[in-house]
Amino acid sequence: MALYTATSLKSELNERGWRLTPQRETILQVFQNLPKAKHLSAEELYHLLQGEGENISLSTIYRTLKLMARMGILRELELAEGHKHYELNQPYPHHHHHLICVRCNKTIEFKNDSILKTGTKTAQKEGYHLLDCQLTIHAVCPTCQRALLPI
Amino acid sequence: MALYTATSLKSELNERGWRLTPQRETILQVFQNLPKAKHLSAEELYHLLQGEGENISLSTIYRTLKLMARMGILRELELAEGHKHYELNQPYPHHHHHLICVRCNKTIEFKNDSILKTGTKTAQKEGYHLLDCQLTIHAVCPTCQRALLPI
DNA sequence: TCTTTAATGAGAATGATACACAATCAATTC
DNA sequence: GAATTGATTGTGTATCATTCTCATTAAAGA
Repeated sequence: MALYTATSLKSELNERGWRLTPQRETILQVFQNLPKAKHLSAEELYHLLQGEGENISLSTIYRTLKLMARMGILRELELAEGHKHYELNQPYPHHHHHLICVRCNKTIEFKNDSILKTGTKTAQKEGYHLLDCQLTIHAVCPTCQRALLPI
Repeated sequence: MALYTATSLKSELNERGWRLTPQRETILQVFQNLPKAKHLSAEELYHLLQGEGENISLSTIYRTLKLMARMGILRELELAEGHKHYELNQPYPHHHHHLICVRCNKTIEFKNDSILKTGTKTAQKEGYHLLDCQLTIHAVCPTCQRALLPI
């Protein structure tokens, strides 16, 4: 959960015998320039890049997102749309969680410092190296509660 | 997050103009008789039922799992195997969370009462009706930390 | 018992993601 | 700074979980 620059990404990759490519650097930049509380799916990232004239293939996008999630650079969010979303994995005080309406998929972000502490402590106790920790609340929003019928 | 019997399931379904079918009752029973800390994927449930001579179609299984998750009877877990898992959504003191190794997918369950409190409070504050609340920790287990190379 | 319509089963369709492999190019070595 | 090595990319294809379609069946209420 650190802030990455192209340089620090490069050294972390090289440490493992891997490489910093223009594609990886570009994708990191996109996430760093994304408005707070904004997350992207693979497909959304692909089209966003296309719009900027950056032709990075879908395969590379999927590979890079997975790689960066496993490095702890990105968080992989399982919201409710049937595909994963990704966002920068930021430390306190930007770390946050998600409240999702299971009917309309509306998502609210919220912060709670004690959760990250709990996650850190739990991982530590088991000897795990923490990458990400997210509280996901599934619920029914006020609007959907009123619209009685459809589950 | 209540405990369900066939009868309470039936009345909750009927309230909405829906029906309790033998298939739904059977599936609820399977989860109720499952050992603690055990969860099932759709496919696993399908084969488990086959083994017991219960021929419930995969379609029905998928539909029922989704339905029960949206009713708050089951929790939908996004572990690391590329498909969802389901388990009974149990209240305190059985409520628990998951610590997952992103490399080998090993999963540990852990309890923490304050998280459910946080989730309840957060949902309430926003006027949401809580169904489930799970803290998911992504990390690297001790074994995979030692096996340096593969991410 | 009859009527209504939700639910099921079987198979086909969808769609997110992974894979295969030849071509490319980042990092390292000399 | 040219050569070498093997990680990475792009294209197309494959996979696999999940959803959909639709004819048939059967709960629930009258």
